[in-house]
Amino acid sequence: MKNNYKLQATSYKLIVILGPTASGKTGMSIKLAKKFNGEIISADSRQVYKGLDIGSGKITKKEMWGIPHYLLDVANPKKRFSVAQFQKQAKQAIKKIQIKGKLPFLVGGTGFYIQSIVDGIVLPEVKPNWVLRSKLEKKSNEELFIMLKKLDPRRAQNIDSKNPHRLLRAIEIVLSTGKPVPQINQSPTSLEILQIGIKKDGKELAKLINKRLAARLKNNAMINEVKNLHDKTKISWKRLEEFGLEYKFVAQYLQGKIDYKEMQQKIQTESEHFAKRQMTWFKRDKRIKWVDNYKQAEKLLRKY
RNA sequence: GGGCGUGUGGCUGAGCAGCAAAGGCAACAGACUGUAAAUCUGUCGGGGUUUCCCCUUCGUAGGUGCAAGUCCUACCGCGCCCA
Repeated sequence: MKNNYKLQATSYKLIVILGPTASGKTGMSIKLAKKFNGEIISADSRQVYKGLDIGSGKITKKEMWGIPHYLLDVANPKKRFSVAQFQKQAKQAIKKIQIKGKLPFLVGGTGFYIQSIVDGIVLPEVKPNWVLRSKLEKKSNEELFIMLKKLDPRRAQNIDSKNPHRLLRAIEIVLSTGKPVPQINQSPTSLEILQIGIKKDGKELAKLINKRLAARLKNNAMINEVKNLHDKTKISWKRLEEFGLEYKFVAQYLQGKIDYKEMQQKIQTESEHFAKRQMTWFKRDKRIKWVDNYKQAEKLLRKY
């Protein structure tokens, strides 16, 4: 029995390819997947939405080279997609790929999504309660914090008391379940995971972001995408702005809130900020093996 | 040439007698329990024995005051108006 379990544990593998925005994850993952008989699961919180293509840097059919991709276009952009949904669907996708006898590659830059799989965190089964949220949104951080302290002292201890999002969510969970927020409970997966990070320094990344932005802006491609999302798909400006970065600033530009140049600058600097935040997240995870190029990644995978 | 206005930290911009000088941006670091491209935090003139002390700063040079980005004078730069 024990032996059997062990056998199982070592036989299921998962490769994670991660890195900051514009670091070249897509290109590398395709090459690796082809080489090692893999299929790809996207771990990107924007690419899950239908219609968010150019601005989210979604891979095209042609670029896929026949490698199946999962978790792309699985959500309606009018609705919110969450980590929990991601976790569920990604797990299913991993299983599917394993059954086919192929190697699953989890590829993306959304740290929280990746963590939900890699650490198998258990998320409390509480859906957002928008009525409650709109009520609580009127309260100050201090009031929310005091409220949470009464409801769940343990969670109040380690929560960021100045972050309304987190406070709200914690209160929502307690009120809905009638129980404290569960501990972060990392149920170890039976997966044997290799995490590969693409290393790029800030300057290089800024250049790559700049180049990519120019390409997306060419022939008004990205502007038209956002325009269509608003005019044809009927997505509100507010919702488009919520998507952040390219969607946020192109939407603002189309509304006449900012001019073209300002739009470009904002996308550039905000993307650089975003890349930094991603790195702050990834740096915490000491299991990640950082590589400079494809060759190094291939070598790592060979050994593995 | 005359009149009015303006010059503040990397940028922007408040302050108009008690200031190492609000806010914003940028920069740097960090957090992360179902919105995560989101949300949030800290540092940000220099140095130290760092809940406190010292030094150097608000165009330049003088002056008044216990005390001056803050008031006065002159000069320099910039802006607008009149000639």
